[in-house]
Amino acid sequence: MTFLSQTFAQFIAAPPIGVVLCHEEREAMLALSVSPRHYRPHTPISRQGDVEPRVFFIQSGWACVYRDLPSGDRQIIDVPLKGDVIGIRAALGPNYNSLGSITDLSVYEISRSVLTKAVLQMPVLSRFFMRVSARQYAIVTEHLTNTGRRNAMIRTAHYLQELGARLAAIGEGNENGYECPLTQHELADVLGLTAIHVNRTLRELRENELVSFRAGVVEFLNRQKLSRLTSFDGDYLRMN
Amino acid sequence: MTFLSQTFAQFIAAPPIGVVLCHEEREAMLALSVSPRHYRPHTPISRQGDVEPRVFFIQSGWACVYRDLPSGDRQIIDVPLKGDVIGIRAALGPNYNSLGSITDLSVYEISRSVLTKAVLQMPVLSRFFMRVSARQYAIVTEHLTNTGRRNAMIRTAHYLQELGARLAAIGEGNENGYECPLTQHELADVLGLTAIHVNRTLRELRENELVSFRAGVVEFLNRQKLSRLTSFDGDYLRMN
DNA sequence: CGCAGACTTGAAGATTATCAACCACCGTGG
DNA sequence: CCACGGTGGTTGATAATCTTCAAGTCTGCG
Repeated sequence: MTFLSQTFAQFIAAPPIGVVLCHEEREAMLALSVSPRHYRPHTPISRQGDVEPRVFFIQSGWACVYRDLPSGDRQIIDVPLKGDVIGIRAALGPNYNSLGSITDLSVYEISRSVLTKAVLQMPVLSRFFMRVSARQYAIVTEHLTNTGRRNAMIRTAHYLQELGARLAAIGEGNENGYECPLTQHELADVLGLTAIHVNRTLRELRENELVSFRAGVVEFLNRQKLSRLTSFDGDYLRMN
Repeated sequence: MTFLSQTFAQFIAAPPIGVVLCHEEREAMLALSVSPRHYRPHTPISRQGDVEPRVFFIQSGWACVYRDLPSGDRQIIDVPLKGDVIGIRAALGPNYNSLGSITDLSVYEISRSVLTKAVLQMPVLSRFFMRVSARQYAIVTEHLTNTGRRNAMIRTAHYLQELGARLAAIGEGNENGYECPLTQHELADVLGLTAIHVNRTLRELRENELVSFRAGVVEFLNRQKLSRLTSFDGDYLRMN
């Protein structure tokens, strides 16, 4: 467990994107008893309706929080990345979303009971979780306005920019783009579109020299033009 | 202030929908210094980007949290009702959403500084806010899957059911329906549709003997048929 | 080689938006 | 009291957006 905590310490040192930890908060986090786990790509981790929910800190890899509909469709709510925390809310009540891995996924897992006790004993922790929670709310809010009020092209471009900004914040990708393991079908489930329409939309974005997403890599072809189109503003991703 | 606290005490006694307060939490809440305010219908209360955010507890009336787009469109994120809490997250960082009243609106207002101090001193409070936060996340999540993966008819019906369930939980409306002050245009901004299309969709719902929304009142014409259509499940609105 | 999964393209159809009227109601001011 | 304007609601015709169906390509891998 010492070794594990050691790794967790390293994780904490590189704070979850945008959510900066103060000294006290870091200390409190380190007192938590966590267990590391690994999941293969495309494995379900928990399903909506599950009891005994847990909280996950992503150490590496891409995950995916989604909701299944009786029609067979699904809506992806968020794609958490390294440093993101999953299931804070589920730890307080029933779990309404499903969780799965997209790539190979390494996480630190904390049980609900450990967490709730810890929060009550260490008030600073609550501040941390509230901040994480705030960021997540801002993200879904943006996805909602994305699907509600932007057409396929702007919507897709906006989301690719969001991913870029989130990855940049954790030191992945570069000025020109990033690697993205999402399939077009998964992207469609994020954006509330058809995989086929996503395909066409991506082609259009490419032909218009805005963004290109091919063979698992997203390339920004003209960031200025792109930002003019989407009016993307990554502020909602940062919390301080 | 004694008198005001008194009123707030009554408010706390009738706990925010679905979020049940335990004795400790109630006590902690009462220790907060709150100020009551009133807003006329359709007045902006705070705009996205505002500093010095506050937290609001709705005492009566309908409010509306939304996001404005450069295109002139807007997306309504949520329509908080009596007992709902607004701005918990904004109190922790920048404010990304705008807030306005829809009807006459009475609220209790708490400043950011008072709140953050209170949470650190009274850990139970954080549990309360986390629970409120969890419910709100569940609600946006549902709105996201609503706009992302359900067509106009199911989407509209589903939302009218959500409003019904939320109102029922605070003792408003009855078996057959409820009063709804939203205009078709506002409803459109909630659902990510055009006002015109909302109009047509409402007519269709009426003609199919499912729900009727006319002259400010929503009437459920056939709840069974409606639930078969939407597969609405109000569990996401409850937290315990 | 052959198969499976992801991606691509075309043609046709459904859903939703846009444009342009028009109606009904309500509060205001002459 | 009535004319007036404004807002919210309603309807039709037309256009854009997105989905569905159907078929095909490409690639990695047993």
